Amino acid sequence: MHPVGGGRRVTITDVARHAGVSTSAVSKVLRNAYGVSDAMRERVRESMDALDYRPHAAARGMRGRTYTIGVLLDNLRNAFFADILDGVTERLRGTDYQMLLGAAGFGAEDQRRLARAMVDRQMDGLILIGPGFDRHEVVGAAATVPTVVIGHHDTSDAHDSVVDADAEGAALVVGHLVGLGHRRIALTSAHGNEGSGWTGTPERVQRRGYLEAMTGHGLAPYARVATTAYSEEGGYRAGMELLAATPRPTAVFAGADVAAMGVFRAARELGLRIPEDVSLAGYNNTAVAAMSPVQLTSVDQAGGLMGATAARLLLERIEGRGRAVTVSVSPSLVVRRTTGPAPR
Amino acid sequence: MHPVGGGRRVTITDVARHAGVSTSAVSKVLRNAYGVSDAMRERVRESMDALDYRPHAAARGMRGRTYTIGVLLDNLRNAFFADILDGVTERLRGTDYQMLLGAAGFGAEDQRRLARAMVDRQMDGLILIGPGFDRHEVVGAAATVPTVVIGHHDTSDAHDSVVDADAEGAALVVGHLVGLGHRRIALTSAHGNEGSGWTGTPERVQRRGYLEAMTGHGLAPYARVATTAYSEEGGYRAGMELLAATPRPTAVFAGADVAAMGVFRAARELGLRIPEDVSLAGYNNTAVAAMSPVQLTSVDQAGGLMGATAARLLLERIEGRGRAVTVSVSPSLVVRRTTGPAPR
DNA sequence: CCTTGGTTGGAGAACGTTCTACGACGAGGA
DNA sequence: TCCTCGTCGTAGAACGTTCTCCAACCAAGG
Repeated sequence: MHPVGGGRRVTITDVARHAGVSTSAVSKVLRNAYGVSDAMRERVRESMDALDYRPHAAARGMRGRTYTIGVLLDNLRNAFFADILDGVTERLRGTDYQMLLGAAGFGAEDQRRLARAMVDRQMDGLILIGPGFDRHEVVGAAATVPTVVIGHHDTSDAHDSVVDADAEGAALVVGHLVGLGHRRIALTSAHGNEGSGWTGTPERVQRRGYLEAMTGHGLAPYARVATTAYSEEGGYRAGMELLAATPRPTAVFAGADVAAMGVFRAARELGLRIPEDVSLAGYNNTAVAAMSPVQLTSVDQAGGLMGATAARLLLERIEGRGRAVTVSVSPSLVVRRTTGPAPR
Repeated sequence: MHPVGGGRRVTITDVARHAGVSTSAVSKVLRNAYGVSDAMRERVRESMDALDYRPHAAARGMRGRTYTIGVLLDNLRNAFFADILDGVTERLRGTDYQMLLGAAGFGAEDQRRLARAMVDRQMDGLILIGPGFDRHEVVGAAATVPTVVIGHHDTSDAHDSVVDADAEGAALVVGHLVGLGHRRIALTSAHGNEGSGWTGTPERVQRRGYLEAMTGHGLAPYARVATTAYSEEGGYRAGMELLAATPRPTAVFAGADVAAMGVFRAARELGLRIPEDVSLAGYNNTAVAAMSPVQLTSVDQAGGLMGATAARLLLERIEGRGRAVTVSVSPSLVVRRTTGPAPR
């Protein structure tokens, strides 16, 4: 057994010496490039195993690829992201690529710094989940390194896009609630990073979808939107605002599951039972929504599929596809126990 | 304005040419090393700004540091990790270091590969959260790059450790339940990765703490442990096993909040009310526990503090501290609505 | 025997940094 | 005037890869 670590790294030169060939030859085997005989390949492979050689990714990055995919997201508490990441991981399994995550928080400046850090680290591709920093920066980065943007409906020929049909998702919820006899259906939404150049953020598209659906059902006068943040606290504030109003809405559609949790709290504080007094629906169908004490009606966005698609598009791009592509994923409604017939 | 991206990277050579000095000089300014006059520093700084220069991290990695900290964890759904990561991020803010995350899943082999990938990418330091792969591998990696292990109570002079006083945490829960009149208190636990060389995994220490506490209260005969996995499904199976037994325990202590969610489901299925028929406590005090429809009594481990501590230790190590250090963090009990007096 | 062309292997120049040497300069002491 | 000693700046060799040439060899065709 060789020592388990500590010593000097085994380099391509060591392998070459051990196998009695040139470093170029080893490099060729490594990249399985043209111009290597079977015998030679075999010999080199054996030396690699014997020495437990692993290529130095940083050094690789100086010339070729780093075999690293960077994923940028704002925060980890949104369980929906975990679904996306599972999809990415799954698609990347078996390839030589490694996924590394950066959690930047919500600040545009921090996100920008992280994206740059990823570019500086010579990553081969970037997946940006609902980026909140300036659109020009994103397009700029995308000009340097293959990039897929998840979430925003703004497309560009600089990067690929994977989006959820959020307007459709909103319509699904409104339709479900209308079917249960609700008319006063309110929405909690969030303001994205204003002035960052994105006009098709998911929350904006969702809001539009909600308003259109309400109008479509002839309920435009009953539409109400409270705009806070997608967080427990944000949901609470929105819930208080909406549920304290007169006449009170009989149903609240929370733009994100985590916000729905805040609405839950608001309802409890106001002495309202769910779903007897107020129906509540979320969005994202995160793991929380399914939990036994929660049982939240929500919209599933097939996060895994989105992630896998993003990874696929990225690999295609890295392999050389030129044209930008946009893939849209259809959401579906998952009915649980927080929505029920409208109170008379 | 310079073009936003796309073109050739600006390198240290460009800056040197622009400022009319040597690349060595620029490098010195960059690292603020000794031997630079104020005038020169100023001039170089200006050129850097003018050209929007950013050092190429991959190239840096070939000689010096990459200013990258790698964090390895098994999966993102455990919200406890988010707390830890917030702590790490907070401590790293303002430094030149960037944190990158790797989510490896639970497989020992995948985790090992990820850890190696991080070492290959020449990261300056590693934070391993409850690593499930072989202890020798971890020690080996730690010999190459500064490493902090979070969670496992097995210490080593190769790496620093940050642990939660899990035995104490278990005692807190048992004490609380005993105070409410419970005697038949069961535990749901998890088997770590067997045969990986870790003898002090959190779940094992917690289990020991539970058994000792039960014994201390003279309740050793009532101790019951169901060992599954820390997941919703695992909790459900453990819950079914424990709650279907006769005599039925009056309280279940779930080793992790996520498992408690499964116990919730099991209880509901068996027609048992919480906390009237069965009290339920979790561990980790994740965001879910606090949510309005959940209100789970849990043990808070000060994840943020653990993360910040880990980051601090790591930076110290990178700066040259030789001796390994272990820091233990004390848990505290957060009582909510899922625990109540034992049924008569 | 000379060409041609395909196959196999290697030399060596990048890539963008860091960092060790070393040289030039000016001031101060003998 | 000559030495010594800081201070400031530069040359240039790493670091571990990739990849473009180029050379050697062999077989087949003329």
